[in-house]
Amino acid sequence: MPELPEVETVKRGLQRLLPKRRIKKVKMNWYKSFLVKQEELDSYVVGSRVISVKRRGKVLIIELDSKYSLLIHLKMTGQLVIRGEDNFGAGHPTDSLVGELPDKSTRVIFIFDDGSRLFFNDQRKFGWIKLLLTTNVNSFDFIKKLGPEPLGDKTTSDIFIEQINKRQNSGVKAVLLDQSIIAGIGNIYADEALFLSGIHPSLRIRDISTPKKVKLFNAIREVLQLSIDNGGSSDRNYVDAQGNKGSYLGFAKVFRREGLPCLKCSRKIVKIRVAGRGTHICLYDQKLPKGYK
DNA sequence: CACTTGACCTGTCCGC
DNA sequence: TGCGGACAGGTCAAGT
Repeated sequence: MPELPEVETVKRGLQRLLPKRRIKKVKMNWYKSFLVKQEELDSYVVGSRVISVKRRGKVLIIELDSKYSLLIHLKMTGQLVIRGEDNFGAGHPTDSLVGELPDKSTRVIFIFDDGSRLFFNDQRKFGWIKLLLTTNVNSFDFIKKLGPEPLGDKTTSDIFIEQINKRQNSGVKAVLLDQSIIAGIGNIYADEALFLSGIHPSLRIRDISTPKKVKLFNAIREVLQLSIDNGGSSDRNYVDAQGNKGSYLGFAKVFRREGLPCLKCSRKIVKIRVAGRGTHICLYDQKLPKGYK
């Protein structure tokens, strides 16, 4: 489930804790999570220091002082959790979802020179780590294809509308999930933003008025920011860099609220399937025009 | 071009 | 208690 707010939360934790630490050793429990040649690992990862941690869409970028960067995608069940002798002064997390590490879902361990460790856990093994020359990060296919950052200063409603207008014939939820249109939105925040703006997820882009599109853009920014402020959403697996859960789902208006009353009209939230995904909506506040499709 | 399905994986939950 | 199946969701590739 890590979407933009979850990845951003992890990024902030890593950026606070990792810079200047030197990687002493990398332990692979599942090689497919980090496809890298031993020579590259030895030359560009082991022995290098972390300069900074950034995020682009749902991807984390850890820049090393070896001219290389580690790119990490958590996909659905990835976690990046730091542990050390003193846990970097963070204390022992009380509401941690993860216990002793490593555990059975630990795929890769980065061991630092001060004895602290960064665990890449990934129950379903979909996540990946890549090693790239820092100068090549932006031309890496996955990064290159990403659309604008929804919370970026330069991303105005005009730019958002220009982007989604490229998919006139597609349902709006499918468009929001398309990372090349706008980066970072996943299933949770697509549902939340569409509810806030009162748009049915199957409505085609061409059938949405410009004011509604502006409203949708503002709703996207609102839910993403609210979630970041609350440390993201912990549905099943997600934890931050210290193993703590996020609390956004306590604020969610539709996601995982099927059967519960809509917060606008108190009718029941229903779960349907749109664009192949479980989708939570209020049928009364997110109507399709009569005879639509 | 747009949409659906399957693949990649593991764990949980539900019904029998 | 066990077992099969549906489901969870990010992305890509292949098929319709």
